[in-house]
Amino acid sequence: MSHGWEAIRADVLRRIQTREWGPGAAIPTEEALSREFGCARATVGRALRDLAATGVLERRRKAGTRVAMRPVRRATLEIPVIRQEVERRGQTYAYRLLADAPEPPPLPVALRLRLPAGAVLRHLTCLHSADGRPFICEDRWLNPAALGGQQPDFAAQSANEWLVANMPYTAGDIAFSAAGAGADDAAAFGIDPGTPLFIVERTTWTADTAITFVRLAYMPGYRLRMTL
Amino acid sequence: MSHGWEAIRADVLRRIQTREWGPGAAIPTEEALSREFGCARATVGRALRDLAATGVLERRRKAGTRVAMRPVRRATLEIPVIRQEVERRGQTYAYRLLADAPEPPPLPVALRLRLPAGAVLRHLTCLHSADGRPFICEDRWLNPAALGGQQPDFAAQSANEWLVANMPYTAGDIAFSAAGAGADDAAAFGIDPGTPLFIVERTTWTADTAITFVRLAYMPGYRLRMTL
DNA sequence: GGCGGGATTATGTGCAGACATATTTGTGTA
DNA sequence: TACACAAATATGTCTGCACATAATCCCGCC
Repeated sequence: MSHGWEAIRADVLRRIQTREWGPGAAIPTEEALSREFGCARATVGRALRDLAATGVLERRRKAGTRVAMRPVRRATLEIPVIRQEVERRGQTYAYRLLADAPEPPPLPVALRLRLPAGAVLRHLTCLHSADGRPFICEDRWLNPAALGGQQPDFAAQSANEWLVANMPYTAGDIAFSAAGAGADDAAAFGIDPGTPLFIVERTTWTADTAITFVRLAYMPGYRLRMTL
Repeated sequence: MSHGWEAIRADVLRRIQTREWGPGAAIPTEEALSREFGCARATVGRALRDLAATGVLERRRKAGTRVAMRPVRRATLEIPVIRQEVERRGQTYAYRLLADAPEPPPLPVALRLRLPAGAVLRHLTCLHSADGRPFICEDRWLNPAALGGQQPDFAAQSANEWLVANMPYTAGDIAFSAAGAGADDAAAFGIDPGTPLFIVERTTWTADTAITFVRLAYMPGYRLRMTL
C-alpha cells in the first residue's frame, strides 16, 4: 500500500476480491474509512467514486456504499481512426475511393438517420487496405445538408478522416454484428459471397441533424479485442 | 449554464464543438478558467478531468490542457449477465446444459489460458434461450484448479451466473468476431452450417491462474449496440 | 550554435471544513 | 393500521489552500 487515493482504491478492491466484503454488502462510510486510512474524506471519496464508475461499487446518498450485487462488467472500447489501427499493427495503410454519387438512401438508412422522404444523400464506397491487402470495405451515406456547404473530395482523404478533422466531437451510436459478405464485399476481399464478416455500423449526429451512416465490413477473421 | 462542475464541462464542450477552441489548440489554464467561471480551481479541474477521461481533452503537467487532435472515440460497453440481457428485452430466459465432461483442451484454448501441457479442463456446452428460441450457444472450458475445490453442478445454474456470484471481480479480456456456424451451432439454432454468427470470446483470470475460456455464439442477426 | 541544468509553471493530489441533496428512518397523528 | 412529516445521515459538491510532480523554458556555458 504505497500512497494516495489509488492505494485506497486498490485496498478496497482487494477486500472485495477476498470477499471480506461480499457482493451486496455495505462497506463502511467514507468518514469511517477516512479515519481508518488516516486521510481526508475527499480522498476516500475519490477512490470509491472511481470504483463505482467501473461498476464494482454502487453508491446512493444516505443509503451508503455497497458492493455491486452482480458486477456489471464495464469495458471502455477505443474506436480508432482506421489509419491508426492499421499503422499500429505495423502495416502500411492505403485507401481507395470506389464510388461517390448522390442517391436516395434505402429505407433502413433513411429511417436510422430520421430523414424526410425524398432526401438525397451522397453515397460513398471505399476500400481501406493494410499492406496492400483489403482490410475494410466501407459503405457510407453522407448527409450533404450537414456538411455546411462544403463538398469535400474524398478521393485523396477518406471520409472517415475528413469527418474526424472537420466535424469532431459528435454524438452517435455504434453496433457490432456478423453478416455474410455481399457481392461487393466478396469482390473486394476476393472471397465467396456469404463468407462471415465482422460488421460495424455507425450513425453520427450533430445536435439534431444526421451526418452520416456507415457500414464497415472487416476482412475475414478480424477480431476486435479489449481488456476488462 | 445552471451550476456545478457539470455546467463547466458543458460549457467547455460547447466551445470545442463550436470550434472556438479547435483541435490541437491549448485551452486556458485551470486557474484562468476558475477566475472566468468564478469558482475554485478544483471545480474546473473536475470538469476538465472528466472531459479528458472521455478523450475530448488531453492533459499533461506543465504542458497544459489541449483539445484532442484526433478525437479518440471511447465508448463504455456494459457486458451484462446473459439472463439480464434477455429479461431486459422483455423475454423469458431459459438455460439448458447440453454437455459437461472433463477433457483435454484443444491447443488454441490451452495456449490462451497458458496451461501446462496435459492439463485437463471441464468442458461445458450449454444453450441460453429467449422466449423458448435459442439465443446463445455457449462453449466453455473451465479450470477446475481455479475453483478452489468446489465442483458446482451447472445443470440448474449456468456457469455464467455461478462465476459472477462466486468468483466476481476478476480480470480478463474479450474479443468480438464473426464466424460461420459450426455443426453444433447449426444444430442448436436450426440453421445451415456456415451461417454467419456473432461471436464473443472471453478469457477470465484471477491473480495469475486462468479460470475459464468461453465462446458465445449469438443467434443469427444479433446486434450488439452501444452509444458513443 | 549546441547543450546542460536549474527556474518556472500547469496539472495532480491532498486536507479540512462547509453546505446541498437525496433517502431512509423514526415519530406522531388520523 | 396506515400515512404524512420531520429528523438523521451518507454521499455529492464546493471552497481555499498547500505541496508534489513533471514538463517545458530559458539562461549561461562551452
